[in-house]
Amino acid sequence: MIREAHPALAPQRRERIRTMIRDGGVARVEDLRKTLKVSVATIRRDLEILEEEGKVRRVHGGAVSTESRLEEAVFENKTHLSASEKQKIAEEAYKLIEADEAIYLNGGSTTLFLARLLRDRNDLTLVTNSLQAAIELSDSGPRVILTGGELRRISQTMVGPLTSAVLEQVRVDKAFMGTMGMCLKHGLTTTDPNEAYSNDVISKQAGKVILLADSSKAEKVCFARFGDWDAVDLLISDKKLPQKFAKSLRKRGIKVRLS
Amino acid sequence: MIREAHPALAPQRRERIRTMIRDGGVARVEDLRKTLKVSVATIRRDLEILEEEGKVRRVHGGAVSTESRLEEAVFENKTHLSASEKQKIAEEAYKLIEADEAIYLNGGSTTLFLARLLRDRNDLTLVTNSLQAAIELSDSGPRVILTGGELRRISQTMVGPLTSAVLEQVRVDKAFMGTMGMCLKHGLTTTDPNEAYSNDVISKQAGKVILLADSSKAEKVCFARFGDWDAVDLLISDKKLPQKFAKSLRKRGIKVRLS
DNA sequence: TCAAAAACGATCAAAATCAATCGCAAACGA
DNA sequence: TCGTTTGCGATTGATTTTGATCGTTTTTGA
Repeated sequence: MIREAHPALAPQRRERIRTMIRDGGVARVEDLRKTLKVSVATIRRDLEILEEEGKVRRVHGGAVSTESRLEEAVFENKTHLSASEKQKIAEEAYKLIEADEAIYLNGGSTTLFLARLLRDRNDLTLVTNSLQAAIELSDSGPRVILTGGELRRISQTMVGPLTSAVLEQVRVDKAFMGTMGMCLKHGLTTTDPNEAYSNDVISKQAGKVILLADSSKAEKVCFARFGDWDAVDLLISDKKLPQKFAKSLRKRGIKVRLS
Repeated sequence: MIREAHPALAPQRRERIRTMIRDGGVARVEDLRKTLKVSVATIRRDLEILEEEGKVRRVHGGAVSTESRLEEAVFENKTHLSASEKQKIAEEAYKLIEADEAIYLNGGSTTLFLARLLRDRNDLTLVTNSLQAAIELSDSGPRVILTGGELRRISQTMVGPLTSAVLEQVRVDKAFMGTMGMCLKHGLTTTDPNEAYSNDVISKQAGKVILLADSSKAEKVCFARFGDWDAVDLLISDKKLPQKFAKSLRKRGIKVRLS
């Protein structure tokens, strides 16, 4: 299908680099290369242009945002380490998306990585309650449908009863769900009951529910429970996920994929 | 009916190219060729013409919309053009907002100025279909409720039938509405029917409808009509608004305030 | 401090895209 | 009917962009 038959136009690609750097504060050349599927030479040339325009500042290994005052230190930061795991999980999830599908993304950093991979896909329909995901795709990419509802600042998502007004009117082929905690005993949990409620509603409207959660989420329990393991078709996580955890899920009939 | 055997007329084809670029933000020559079933030479000639008319900007491999964020120079100019007038209109509108009220803002640059003034007001509830306004207030400020719906890229607003699902469940004290055109004879108009529809719905849910429009909008007519002058309680505009225009509105019982 | 590893910049060749030109065919007006 | 105009497609040489290579610089870790 339309997938990525042609590369993106250069200005599109540069804009994408710019927002990635602005949102994350920083980006490595190597990460940009993987995400954008072009050579490092091209990335460097783009960064050079963006630096001339004053939109980013280059540093050894990548570039940092000029708007935020995060400097080099971020490179060794823990959040960035788990970012590469999240990136891999997102890439694995991306492979599951077929042509012309309608998909759902909830809030969270892992799903945001997935959203970034959708920039060149104009055959898809994306439903989301994540403000960040919508911003990420506000220039180009799939048809974007926002759920509406009350803005929860801490997570930058739309939640609450108003959300269901929209959610109940759409059906999606696949729902990609991030979560704060996943526990064999206590199920899937997140911090906010409203957030949990939205997750619940969409789970019922989705053909398949695919959970995206890095290994740090295993056996964590938060306040508000949503959905249930029975509703989950597939979990995508990373290699550090305890064997025992994966095994137990598989026994319950849930597929587990480690990227 | 257009005869399929014959290709579209040249102006038709160019108009199609223009809307494709506007909607998608960008378009590559090859895609346009496939869609329109003409040679690349023709596409290039069309793009050349459209560029001369200032409707698109050509780049290697295709063209980008002059209104897209990829083309910042133009975008910036546009919002800064009558920025000071819009700022004053927004300040005037701000005075009307009382404590603990629920208000609505639609998309557009004037209402965005108003949104910026609300950063320190945490007593309010703001309902909006403007992605930009939500971003502006995503850190702090009033309780924000987004309408949801399909994201319209060109205006960065949420529109369409899904919007009304949320809108019908809320009531606001005051709706501050920007508009593309206001004409004594043809009423209030905007470019997109979906946008118009959303405006229509909220007008009915609002205690007062307050129109924010700088003088350049006077006697302009766009494609899609919404609301009606009868629904408007107050127009806030600038001093350059033709006397005749204001007088005629006052005669109809609409208050007019010039900042 | 020093050596290995990673990242960088310059350069070149391949691929994609572009501009200019030509010829053809349909539409038009005398 | 005939010459002119206009729009289109095809060809060809020029230009731009991109990816790969290689020597150099910077960073990392002992």
